[in-house]
Amino acid sequence: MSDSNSSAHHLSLLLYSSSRLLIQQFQIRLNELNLTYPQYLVMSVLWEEDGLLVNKIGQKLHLDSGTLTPLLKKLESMNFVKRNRSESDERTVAIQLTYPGKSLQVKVLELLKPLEENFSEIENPELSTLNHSIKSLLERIESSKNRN
Amino acid sequence: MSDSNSSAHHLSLLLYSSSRLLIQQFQIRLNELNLTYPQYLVMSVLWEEDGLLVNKIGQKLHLDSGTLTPLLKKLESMNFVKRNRSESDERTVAIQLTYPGKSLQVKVLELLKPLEENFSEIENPELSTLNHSIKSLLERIESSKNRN
DNA sequence: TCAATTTAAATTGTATCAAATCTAATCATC
DNA sequence: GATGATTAGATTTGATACAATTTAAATTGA
Repeated sequence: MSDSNSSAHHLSLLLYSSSRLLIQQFQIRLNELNLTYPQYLVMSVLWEEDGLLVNKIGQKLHLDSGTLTPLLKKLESMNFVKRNRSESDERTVAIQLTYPGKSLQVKVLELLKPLEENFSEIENPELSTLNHSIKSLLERIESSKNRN
Repeated sequence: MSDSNSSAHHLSLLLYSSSRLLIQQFQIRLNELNLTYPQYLVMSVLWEEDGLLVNKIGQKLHLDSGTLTPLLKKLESMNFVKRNRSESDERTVAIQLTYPGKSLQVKVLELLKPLEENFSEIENPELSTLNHSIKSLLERIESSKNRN
């Protein structure tokens, strides 16, 4: 399978494997707060900018309402967010952090510190090259999506 | 979230997003054969080496029996593989390709050709750097797993 | 205006994933 | 050779992913 015609196959397998393994490392630590990795991602997005529409969260994480609606309901049941249908446009739902939701950020950062420290061992140039390459790959995939 | 202390967060999000997007590109094409991406991966592993134990497939794809058992039963119901409990060690199950399972390879390769051709546009050095970086990242994660 | 289209979420159904537990078989070692 | 530990798969459970459909609201254009 290392033909000249399997670069995409090879890369997809590497991305598939490495993302799941890295997410597992996050998950192990997040378990202490009963948070899943996707829930943590949504909270991270909201810590950056509170009050986002479901739509907007989906764009940032490349997830649709089929995934987000139940996840956000779960976060609401855990009292980390509130879901409010906007008055100006009744189709949309804005997600607001609650006080416990805001407070969670410090705990999560503390919890994930060891993981981040492990990563700081990797030489910074290498890491930023990797980030850059994956980001440009991601853009490439997205733009090719629109062509098909 | 672009602090000095969020490299792992940032990288995990990139891997999470890009892997799902790339897999979607595969999935779109695989739909024609009613194959899912994980099913395709398992078939790929078997096309490389037939008769592997469930265990061995799991090692290659970083998946456990909780994922593989139902997936392999599905592939068996589609008549692409046969699951045989080994006589020498009754705990293990060897997975054999059927004739339709072997024949499927050519169809899949043909189906995925356009995707592979898209990828060949990316400069080869860049792609091989990316592959190499992710692979070393993957090894890093795996070795750190054993330390924790 | 108002019917047709578009949009945002929610819902439904199928297929993963992974942790935890269970069962049966094998191994180790005395 | 009995027995405690280990191993391979299977099963169970909870939480995603995502395509497809539905519903309600907003927008558009003749």
